[in-house]
Amino acid sequence: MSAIRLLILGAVRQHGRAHGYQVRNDLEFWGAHEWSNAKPGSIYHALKQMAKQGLLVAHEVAPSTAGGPPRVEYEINDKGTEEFFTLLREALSSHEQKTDVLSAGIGFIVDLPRDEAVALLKERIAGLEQWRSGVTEYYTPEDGPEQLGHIGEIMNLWVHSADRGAEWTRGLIERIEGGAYTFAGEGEPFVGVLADDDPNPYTTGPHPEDNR
Amino acid sequence: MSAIRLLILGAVRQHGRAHGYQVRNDLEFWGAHEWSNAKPGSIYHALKQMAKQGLLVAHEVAPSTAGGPPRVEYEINDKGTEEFFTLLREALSSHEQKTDVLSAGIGFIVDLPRDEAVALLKERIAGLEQWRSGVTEYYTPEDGPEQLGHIGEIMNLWVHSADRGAEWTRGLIERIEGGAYTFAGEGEPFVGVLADDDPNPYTTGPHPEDNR
DNA sequence: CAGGATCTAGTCAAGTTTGACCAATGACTG
DNA sequence: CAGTCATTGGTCAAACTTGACTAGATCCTG
Repeated sequence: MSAIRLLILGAVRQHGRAHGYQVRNDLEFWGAHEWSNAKPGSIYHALKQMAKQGLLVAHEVAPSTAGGPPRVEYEINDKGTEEFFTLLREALSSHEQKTDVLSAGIGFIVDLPRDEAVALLKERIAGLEQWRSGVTEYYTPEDGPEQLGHIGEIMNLWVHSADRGAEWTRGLIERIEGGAYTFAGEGEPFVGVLADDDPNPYTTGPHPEDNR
Repeated sequence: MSAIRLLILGAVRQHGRAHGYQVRNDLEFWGAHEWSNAKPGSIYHALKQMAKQGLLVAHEVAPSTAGGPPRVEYEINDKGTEEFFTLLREALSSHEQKTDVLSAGIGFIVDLPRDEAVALLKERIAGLEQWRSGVTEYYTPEDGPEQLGHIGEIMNLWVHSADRGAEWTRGLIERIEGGAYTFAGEGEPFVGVLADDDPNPYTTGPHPEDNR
């Protein structure tokens, strides 16, 4: 699973209908270009692909300013919405995800009911713990850990990452259970996109060095 | 930078000369199929590509067992070796890497002199710290952190990951400075590949559930 | 008000990754 | 000893990603 589809479906969903450049701007607004592979090519490709697969409906739109390139607006439909929630739930609950997927999931976590969000995160922790015990057991040589040499450091790194990931997830659960943020069905949702006619505040701003 | 080239160059380098299937087995032996995208297609593609680019020399080999498919052996040359060390140094020193790249770097860290390994890891920590201060400063809204809503959790996650990554790296540095493992120029190197005629001990063994 | 920079909106070729598939050989099993 | 299954060694199409490029409109600046 890649993060880009979740991000794009989420972006289109918040607008109801959007063209590629709007999606691009939203992702940049969320900082997604720093922690995911959200580049123009990927975004436009994913939009086309998902339209082809019936998750989005493409509308050709007459260029607003005469002479500009032909634009395509994408509208999310029921199938797309369903896919969005499937991806979202998987992003949050599965430990077999890279950080970019989890990040995207966090970005849309408030689109779920609070209870479900917590349940999914707990599932994630359970998965991490199970993976940890499986992996440590399987890769611990019988004749002492030194048989692995420095290769053992790789496993050490992954186990460490899993432990810290679980730790962080527990913290998040606590904050959510403590009442933080506004979830689905709890009133005015958090506004996470730029208004359709806003100028993009992040173009060519002073950036921290780009990282991932 | 993707981990696969580093992994493959490293594998070929330890054999001097190897064909695709041997590389595949080494990577599996190292557990790389669990934490990187080392799948047959990627491996064979990367081998061909690097041969095309002059990092490896391809030798067509008569099938050992008559009738088998034609095999290609790849031999690493000076350019490939240089590339290997370039990638290795970057994998270890740059914080802008996914965990699979770092893992691959750790896997070959003993191919460097001990001093250099430590220096590269320290560079990594410095980068992480600088990134952290840049990012927290840039994404901290003036009107209080609550302006970000749950989106702030994404940054929180990344900062947390960076902190834990630095912590782990410090631990590794300590172990290395404490004399662990055998580095380049320190005598008999750690044997990290399967002997050319060994049976593959990892085919169809009981695996922990596959993860990444 | 000319000229450059930026914004809007997107395309494209080349490279990479995925997952399924293929065929010969050897090993096991009833 | 036929059938099945695993191993060896790899190919391929389709999907995805990357990075560079395009082109008109608009803003800014001297």
